[in-house]
Amino acid sequence: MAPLTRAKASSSRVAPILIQRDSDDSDHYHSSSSDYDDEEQVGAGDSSDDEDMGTNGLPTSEELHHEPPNTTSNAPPRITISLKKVCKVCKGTGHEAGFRGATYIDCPRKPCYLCKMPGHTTMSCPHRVAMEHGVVPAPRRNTSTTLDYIFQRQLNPNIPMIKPTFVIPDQLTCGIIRFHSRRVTCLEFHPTKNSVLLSGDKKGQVGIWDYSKLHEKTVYNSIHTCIVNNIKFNTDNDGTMYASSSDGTVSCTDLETGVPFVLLDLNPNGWIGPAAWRMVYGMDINTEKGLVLVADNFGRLYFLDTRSRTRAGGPFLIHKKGTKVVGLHCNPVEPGLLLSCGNDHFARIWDIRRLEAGSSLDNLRHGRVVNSAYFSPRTGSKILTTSIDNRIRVWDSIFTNMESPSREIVHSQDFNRHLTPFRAEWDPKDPSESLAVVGRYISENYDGVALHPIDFIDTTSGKLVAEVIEPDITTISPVNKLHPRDDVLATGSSRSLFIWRPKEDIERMQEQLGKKAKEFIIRMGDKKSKGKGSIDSDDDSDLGFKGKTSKTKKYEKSYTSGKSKKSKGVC
DNA sequence: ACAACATGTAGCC
DNA sequence: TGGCTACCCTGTTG
Repeated sequence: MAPLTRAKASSSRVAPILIQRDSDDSDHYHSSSSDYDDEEQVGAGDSSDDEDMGTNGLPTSEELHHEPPNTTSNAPPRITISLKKVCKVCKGTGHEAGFRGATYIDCPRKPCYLCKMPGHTTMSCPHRVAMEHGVVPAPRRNTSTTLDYIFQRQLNPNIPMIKPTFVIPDQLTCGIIRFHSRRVTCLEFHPTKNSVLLSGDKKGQVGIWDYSKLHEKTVYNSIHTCIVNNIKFNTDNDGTMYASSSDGTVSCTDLETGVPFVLLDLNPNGWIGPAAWRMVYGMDINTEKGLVLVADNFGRLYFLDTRSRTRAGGPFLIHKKGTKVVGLHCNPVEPGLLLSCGNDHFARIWDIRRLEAGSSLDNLRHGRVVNSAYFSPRTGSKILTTSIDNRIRVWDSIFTNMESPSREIVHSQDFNRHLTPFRAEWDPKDPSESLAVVGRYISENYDGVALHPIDFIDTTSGKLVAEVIEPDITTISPVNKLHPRDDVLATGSSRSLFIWRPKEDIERMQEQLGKKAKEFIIRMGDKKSKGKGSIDSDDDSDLGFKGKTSKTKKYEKSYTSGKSKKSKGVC
């Protein structure tokens, strides 16, 4: 690693400030001593004990000390300024956490930022060096009996025993930069119109975009007033979408008019303080029974009737009282089975025909908050969950003992107040129900650019199948959805939307359509064209991307010349 | 290149 | 239980 020097200490200060080399630096945290050798320490050799600087220590990067007046001479009181390296994570000195170039250096005093275990950092984490090692063996792993196998085959005759080759949409084909005015919070493909994507944002806006006709896009901003948590369709009527929001309402909106009908309002009396404000998070539709199932931030589940548009049941307490129910999912084969997950660190399975508090069929314990929990898309017999303890968990069969997951896959997906929570999503087209997509929080240094890939994970092995990146997308992509029929991936990253396809598809399209199939990007309301998270391209330009930064160019060379290469780490 | 800031909530006491 | 408050890889603007 080429050591990068820190920003230079100010050299314009006036006397009587002493500039001294700080010999304290040769402490135990000298893992990369050469990084700091040239650094000038400004200070008076204050003997404050660095080692005692715990997390409660208060030194800032510039410590001002007013020394007691010097009684033995007429010299003015000396002000000493200490510019020691202070770690922004633990406030200790002698080391610093943060980016050095495009590589992030962890605080060595904290547990690993990836796997959360002490004793090493992300850089040396075994789950990072080789992603196939990211699987934590669960106690019951590989303990299936022959009977289990037969049972499984009878119940799941559609699961082929030979795993198909995974199709990875890893090439960016189009996108809308800053389509939303706040970060994207959810995505949903239209159930019948193949190229129509719906998106919700933190502000409450709902976007409708036909990405086959790049400019065909609409934004409705009067459906909700804050975070759109979920968008769903009722397959009986694909002209109508349902949305749940942190404004406490569930809406049913005609896509043509954008006029919403409020199915549920949990705050009928308006704002009466933050403690009483109710929000709707989890939502799914039980087509068989004509129900919209929603859940709030107080642990309760509600049934709404899609025909009469009235409340048809609830509230039922399904998670710890007062905690947020983040997600709901109806089993695709047995719609009476409901999977919920929430902030009480549990995912729970319910029979909605026999619902009462505490009547869950199974309770799946997690290390921390569960962001999402989904039944597998075809047979509904597997479960995939995402938790902010940086683990994706897989239960291989809901018909066996659910006490512990079949696998825990270490994957970076921490909570961050500025980000939409990560959710690992099944590939609905994978007949083996193995492939999942999920954005990655921590970045990787790709030839000098810090990028956050979108990961494709084989949930049967924990192996990282692919990491999808685009040199110009430097923002984190927590929201990802795979198309139910096409080989298309939709991504929500910050305020932008992106569409990816497999390389082979793009080549085929280019052969058939020529120029028309070239990459194109729309930019919304952006005066400047350069900068983080933006893509340098003219609107709808035939030339697609152009005018890239030198960094990008450098990167692109190695990217297009073969498989994605990284300067650090192997995944 | 850098600083300021917006900002929700998880987990603790 | 309610009330605080820390908050490590943000993203945007100036």
